[in-house]
Amino acid sequence: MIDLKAARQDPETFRAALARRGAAADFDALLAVDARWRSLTARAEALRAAQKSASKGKPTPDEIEQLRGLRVELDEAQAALDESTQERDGLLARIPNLPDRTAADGMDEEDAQLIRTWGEKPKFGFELRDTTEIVSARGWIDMARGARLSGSRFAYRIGDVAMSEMALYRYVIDKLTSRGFLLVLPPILVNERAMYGTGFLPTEASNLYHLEHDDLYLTGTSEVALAGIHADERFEEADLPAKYTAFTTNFRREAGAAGKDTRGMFRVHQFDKVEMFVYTTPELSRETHDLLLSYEEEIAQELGLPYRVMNIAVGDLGAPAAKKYDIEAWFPVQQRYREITSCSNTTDYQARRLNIRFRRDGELETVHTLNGTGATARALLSIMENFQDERGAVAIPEVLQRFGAPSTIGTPPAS
RNA sequence: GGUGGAGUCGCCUAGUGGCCGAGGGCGCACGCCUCGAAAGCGUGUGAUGGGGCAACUCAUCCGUGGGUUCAAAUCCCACCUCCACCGCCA
Repeated sequence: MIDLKAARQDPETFRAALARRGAAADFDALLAVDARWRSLTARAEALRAAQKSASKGKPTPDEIEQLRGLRVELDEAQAALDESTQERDGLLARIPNLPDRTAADGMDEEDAQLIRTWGEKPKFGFELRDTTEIVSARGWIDMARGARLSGSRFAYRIGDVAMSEMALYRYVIDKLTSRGFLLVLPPILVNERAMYGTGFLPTEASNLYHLEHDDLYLTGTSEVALAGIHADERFEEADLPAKYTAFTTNFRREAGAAGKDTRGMFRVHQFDKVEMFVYTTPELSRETHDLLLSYEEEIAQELGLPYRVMNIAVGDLGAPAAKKYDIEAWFPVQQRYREITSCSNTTDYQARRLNIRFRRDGELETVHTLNGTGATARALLSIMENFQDERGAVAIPEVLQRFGAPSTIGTPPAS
């Protein structure tokens, strides 16, 4: 959530920043509700102070009668305050993070700003195969069986494909742990507070799988668990930055994506991911964001994938993000760049909600948190599209072979 | 799934309805003492929110959420976590 105290002191700055992402009206409503909340707070606290001083020691029966009257008044004031608090917190939960001044202007995907491109798009003298058509006895992607088992948007990855995917994850985990990231295998079922704390609730509720029976949510990213791992905790300044990487299976309902990316496993309800997550001081969060981006680029480069880096428009950001970079790899079958990784600076938005702070010179300050994709199967999909030959075989990058991937996926169809 | 016990200010602990507006010890900080230190002695010691330029001040916080009462760490209910035992499963 935003820093309400700071927002009261400098409402113009906050309003202008939030207006960039279309949240000015909610912000105005928040300020109005907050003013009312403060006056109700003053009233309730004054009554409580009166009651407290009057009920010191053992009161006489007469005094008890008076105290009963005071109690009624206090209950009324408290009820009004509670209602106002709920209204304020509801608004506060909906208001997104202040965008970074360098985040791109605009309201949607098309407004993303191109930062740079890397690599050459390959040229082919034959008809390209879709990733689901790259098949051999030793491995393939199977959407039809996935649908029979679980419905649409569920994939089986089999044999060489599965092995290559695991190699990708292991390769990225190795790289990150050698750069000081601590590997975590976290829970993927979490409570409501963890979802609110990371900003997926209330705004992303329709994209979450919710187990009503147990009131738990399936996480769509291990960002939730890696942010929650330090909820209500205090870092010492010397402990920062604290860098984590996690590997989990992730679940997304993809509500609102009907008809989008229906072919293959580009957009599925269940997918695996290596995640990066960093806790840092406010001064270091911008450069840490660039650092996460550099790791993502390094991975794309070592895989040999042509890509471009996009600065996502403020209106297209998730609520907690102040700024986000996407790396989009070239997908020659689709003839376009598609997101394979993404990293966000959520500044103090999640840390404020999750109450994660650090001690510096005896004072407590809110930490900044950042997250980024290490790798998902989307990188493998780009590999399968870019590195196929006319026989339908895919050359797997050498770097993945070092982690157990075969040298090729797919074999020429028996002719 | 069942039964019993526990959860208090960084740590340990006192606390059975108003003197708890939470006591003591340890730790920590500062001071005294000392050539210096230890010991000893003294003072202080959290978080959140409201008000105030500020010194400061008011409110809240005894696992969490409700309830009873003029008044709750204390009584009642539910839940969470930990420990022990029983059952079931692996």
